[in-house]
Amino acid sequence: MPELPEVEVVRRGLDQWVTGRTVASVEVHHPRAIRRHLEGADSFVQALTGRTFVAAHRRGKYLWLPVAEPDGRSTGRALVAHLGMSGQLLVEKASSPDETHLRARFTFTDGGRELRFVDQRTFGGLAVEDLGDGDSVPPRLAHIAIDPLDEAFDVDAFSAALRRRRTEVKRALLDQTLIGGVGNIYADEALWRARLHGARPTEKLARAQVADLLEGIRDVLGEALAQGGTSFDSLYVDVNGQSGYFSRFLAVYGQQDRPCPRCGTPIRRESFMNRSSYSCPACQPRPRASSARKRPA
DNA sequence: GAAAACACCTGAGGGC
DNA sequence: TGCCCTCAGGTGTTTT
Repeated sequence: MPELPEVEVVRRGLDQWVTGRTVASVEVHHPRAIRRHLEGADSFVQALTGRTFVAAHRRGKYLWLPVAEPDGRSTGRALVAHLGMSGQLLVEKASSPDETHLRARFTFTDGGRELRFVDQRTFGGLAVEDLGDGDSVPPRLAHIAIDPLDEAFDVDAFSAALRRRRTEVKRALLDQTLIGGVGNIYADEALWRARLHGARPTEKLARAQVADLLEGIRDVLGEALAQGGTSFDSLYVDVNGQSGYFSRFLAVYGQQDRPCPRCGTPIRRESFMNRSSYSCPACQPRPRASSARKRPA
């Protein structure tokens, strides 16, 4: 499942393989893949055909590729992409057989490798959107918080915002308006590193605990990025179809009943927001009922 | 306004 | 072999 490190790996691949190339043709194979492009498939195709991708940017788990006119003038628009749970942006030879879940294809005027959007579960999608003032972040992505690997990330503001919340700490980590790019896998890993249970109430976290948590987030994201991201199956790959290696280093996620790398206690799995949370019962004790957040009936 | 719940979606895997 | 159910989970919308 693509989270920040995986999306950043894809962004780097796009920057290497796609930036500077001019689109010759666009094919949309599944309408749901461009459901966020409200003007429809014809508009999507027209907005990109003959235009040149000039960069590859990322905020949180979103990617966007600004496009320019043939004479180099900015169109003020960008191809915005989100990989969802199973999306892949692949750079492949035209002779490569189509993937089963191929949703869109871009060919280029240089006749080189084409760009394909493949998505099994169709949670991801593509759209052409206006850029913000000064060709900055597309307005639809403006609510996504800067991620903790960004130099502009404001530690004090994050700490204050986290402690202002009235929710559980894991819910807060998954809130992309608070901190960008963290998903279920890295939230569990960061909480384990900070020795915090995900149900701990945010407003009762000590300043030092927030600092430990942020350090855990930064460390785990940075290490995952260095390993090329996490891969549990074939659903996450870079633009060349290669899987990451970070899954070999996961301490708790998907490790139910295996020993905690720190203390040896079997890792537990708990249901959380219709998905799974993994933690160490010894290193990350559940908060006492008196200090846990009261949940609505 | 904030927080929580829910819908969306497909394929793998397990049980029968 | 085939059917049914559960599970995976990020995001936008709806509900509380």
